[in-house]
Amino acid sequence: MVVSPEPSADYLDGLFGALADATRRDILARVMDAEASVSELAARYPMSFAAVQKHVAVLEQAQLVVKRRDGRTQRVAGNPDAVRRANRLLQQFEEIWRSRVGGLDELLSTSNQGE
Amino acid sequence: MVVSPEPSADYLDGLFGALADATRRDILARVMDAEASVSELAARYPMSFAAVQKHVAVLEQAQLVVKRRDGRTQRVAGNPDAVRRANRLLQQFEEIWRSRVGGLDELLSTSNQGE
DNA sequence: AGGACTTACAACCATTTGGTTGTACGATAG
DNA sequence: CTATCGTACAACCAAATGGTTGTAAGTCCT
Repeated sequence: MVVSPEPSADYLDGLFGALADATRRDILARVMDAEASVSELAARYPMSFAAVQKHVAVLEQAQLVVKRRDGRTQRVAGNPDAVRRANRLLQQFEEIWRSRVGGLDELLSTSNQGE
Repeated sequence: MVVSPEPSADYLDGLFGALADATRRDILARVMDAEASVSELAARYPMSFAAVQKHVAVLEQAQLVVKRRDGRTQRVAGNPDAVRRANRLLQQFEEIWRSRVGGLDELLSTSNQGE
């Protein structure tokens, strides 16, 4: 019996993959603090506009960030729910550690990789 | 003023990168529950021994896992501290969200990407 | 209408990643 | 001593990633 409906493996791949880049973590922190347009963000990093645009797209795909069109600009805002979801998965690893019951196999339909 | 000495960008890249793969998350969950040898782990996944070995190496590099030689086998054990560190970073993103002070720039020496 | 600004997206390139097979080597069992 | 088991590691390959430049299109201003 699975206690909570776990996010899919693909979703988690995207989530942690998105967090596995310093530029993207920085962008995420910025837009969690306050919305910003893509060009405002791009101005802060030593790379092309298109590169930053791609990073934002990765964050958006991972649902860590939401885009909202506002006239000719695109406002990027952080999505705390996705952060919380990532957090919860890590807490589950700690849970597993603390309980250490053995016979994990049923529980592991969770971070399932065999489907 | 930075509250806690933040892990380096490279370390975090490795940490989240290691978590961005379903097989590795599964391995991590297993060894958090109970130690296992590399070959015991390899037996559970539909891929070569060498592939699993590489996944374990990635987890080890990220310090999510520790290897300990025992005779001819190699015992792999989970490291809850690394999980906790990842957890803390995510909690900081939520902190940023909750406070939303603006003028984040100083705080962002943290997930720094420009060094 | 025309020009500047913001975004989107395609094409391309180098590097990394995730997998394979094959070889080698130390530790254990006969 | 020899065979086998568990591990390590190199070489190789295809696909994904992170970057680039260039082109096009929508929006705002005059």
